[in-house]
Amino acid sequence: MSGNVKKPLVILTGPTAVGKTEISIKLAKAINGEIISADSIQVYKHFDIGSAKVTKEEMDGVKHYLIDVLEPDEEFNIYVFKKLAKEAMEEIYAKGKIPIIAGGTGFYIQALLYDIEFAEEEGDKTYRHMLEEKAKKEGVTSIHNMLKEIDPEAAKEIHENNLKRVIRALEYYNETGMRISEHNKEQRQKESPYNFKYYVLNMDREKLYNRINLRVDIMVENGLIAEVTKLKEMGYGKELNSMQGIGYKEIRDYVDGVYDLDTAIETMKKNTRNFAKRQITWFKREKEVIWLNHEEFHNDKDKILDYILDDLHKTIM
RNA sequence: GCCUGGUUAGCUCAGUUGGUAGAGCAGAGGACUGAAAAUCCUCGUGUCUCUGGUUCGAUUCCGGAACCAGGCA
Repeated sequence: MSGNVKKPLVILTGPTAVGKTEISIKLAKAINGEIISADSIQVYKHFDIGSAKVTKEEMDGVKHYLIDVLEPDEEFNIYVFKKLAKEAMEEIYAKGKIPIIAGGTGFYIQALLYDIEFAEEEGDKTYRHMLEEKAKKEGVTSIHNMLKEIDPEAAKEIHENNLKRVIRALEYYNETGMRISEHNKEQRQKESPYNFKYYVLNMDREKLYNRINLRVDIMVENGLIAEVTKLKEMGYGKELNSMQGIGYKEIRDYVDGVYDLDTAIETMKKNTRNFAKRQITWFKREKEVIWLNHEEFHNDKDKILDYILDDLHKTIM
């Protein structure tokens, strides 16, 4: 591996509804690139309207990876994402093209960008279920105390109410015999093996929220309810990870009669807004990020694209 | 026109036996290394509608006004 030149990688991301899709496709055409989606819901077939999935027409001939590759009840997680995304990258490099990571899941982007390691897991969930039971019966403190015993460092970092993460830390130790806090510390030191550019699109908060609200209304007009109803009829339950997606869980509750349509729509808008905020928080703490605010480009997407192209030519291309 | 109830944080409301006030939601900030569109943490000063009066002191009691509900004419 020594002496290898780092390969180019372009990341184009930002909060939901900023308008990543359009720019990513134009960018791909301009630099002879192909797109890898970093999106935890668009991977699923039949999740189209609610996930704002790119349509074939929008793709305009640009190849997209990691879209429509899983059935709704298949498990998707960071390990699977990274594996599939790396395969896609190999394929793209083999063609002499440039991979563009587009999508809003910062965690996935990070894993790929810094090549964070995840060992293949055995898929045995009995230990996890045992911990979940224990937490339910004896309270979250009981398992947080278990973590204190084996990995005090992690116990200090993870709040006891954050059940998912407490359980994962215990599970990690159970599977590997190592402390997750040490693994994390190690992985955090990593430098990216790529010659990359990490662009984050953004816009005024209020404007973004208005766009989100509007987009939700459009999704409903475009048949989101029918899409969710169809998923229910196909037998997919609300416990599935895929069904936890924003829009799907709220509309599903409406379809099941948990609450009325107005409440479902308002909740969906609120959850989307909260999500966008969390995404922004994530990107803020990522180093080496280039923020592209719509306002600074007079709300002209082509100007943003021109800026990116110019920047890429000056740096990694 | 009369009667009753209301007017407190962006919204819905609680409360102060008179010592200038607090919840939920919304919102803001943050964390995140195998559920991540998930999960979790932190953050509440606002002419207590206005105006007189009583009082050492009124958002709280009394009078008046304005506005909003509902009822009676």
